[in-house]
Amino acid sequence: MLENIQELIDQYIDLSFSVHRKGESLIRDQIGSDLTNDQHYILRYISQVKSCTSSELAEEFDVKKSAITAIINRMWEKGLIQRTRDEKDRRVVYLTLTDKGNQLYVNCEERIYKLVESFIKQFDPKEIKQFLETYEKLNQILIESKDDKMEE
Amino acid sequence: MLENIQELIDQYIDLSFSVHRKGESLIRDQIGSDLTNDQHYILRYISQVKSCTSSELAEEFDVKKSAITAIINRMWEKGLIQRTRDEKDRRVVYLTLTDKGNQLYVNCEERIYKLVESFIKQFDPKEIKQFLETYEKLNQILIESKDDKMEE
DNA sequence: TGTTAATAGTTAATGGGTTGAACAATTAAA
DNA sequence: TTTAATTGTTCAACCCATTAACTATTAACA
Repeated sequence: MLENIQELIDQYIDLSFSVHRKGESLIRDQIGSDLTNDQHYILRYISQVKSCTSSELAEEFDVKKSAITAIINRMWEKGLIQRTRDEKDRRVVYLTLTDKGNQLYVNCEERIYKLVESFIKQFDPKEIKQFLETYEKLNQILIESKDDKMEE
Repeated sequence: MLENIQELIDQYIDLSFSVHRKGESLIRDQIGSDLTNDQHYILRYISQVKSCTSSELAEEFDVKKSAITAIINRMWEKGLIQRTRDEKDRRVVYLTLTDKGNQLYVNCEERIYKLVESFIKQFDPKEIKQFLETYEKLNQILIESKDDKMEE
């Protein structure tokens, strides 16, 4: 029984790495060459919330603000993102998608959606639903574990 | 019903990114500061197969050989990896762990094992087993999808 | 056998992501 | 009003990835 658990743990470590690598490279191919994965996730986030700040992105993606600045700069140079200073609190800068950014996002998302759909459809809906439930639970455990560490 | 599937797809895309980020940063903290995730995965791979080549690593990790050279160089500078030329075919270089490399690996693996164990133990063994089965199936789908793309 | 092709690995240039520390501008708190 | 804290940026230093050109070596084959 103990050996069984050890096997599961090893299997999980191997799988999580493999799935991540394979999935990421497939999505990279789908997106096309002009957008990195990180840039796409930021595009996705801003599209969902419409408007946000650098600090919010740093919090959401769990990186330092200077990392966000670098990514946003590159996307701004490509004309995908707009920066607007808050008139009341002139420290904050709101980030929104330009028309070009939004258009690119919709285009990418469509292709990714079809790709992921082709994967998901190979499963019994019940199985994938159970899978996602466990996945979500795991995500919560990771978040809590990270919060615990922060408090030390 | 169609909406249901769309929800699952969105949920999967969000979750896979979130779990990956959280998990990776937690493991990074566990490993300690002197080893990146990529370096750890290479340490892990070499430890398992005892001896391998750059080409094998490039194949396994799905990157170009020059990327491997760069990583191995850094690990070699830290005294973790040994390079040995094949006497018969003098083009190939065998990579093995030094004592220091092996010691570091065992140390890291122990801490990561405990961390992942603490996660896994929060699940019903049946649930985690079912989860890993689906995960493995997904991994196979990704691998096949990648192979199909290669043939084009 | 001797030329050509394939293979293993490296180097260099370029681009992208990350951190940490220092900094300016602005706002909040005392 | 002086002092904190906050928002975001810049810079130097790493790490990882790709492409292209290159060396060295081995395999193929005519």
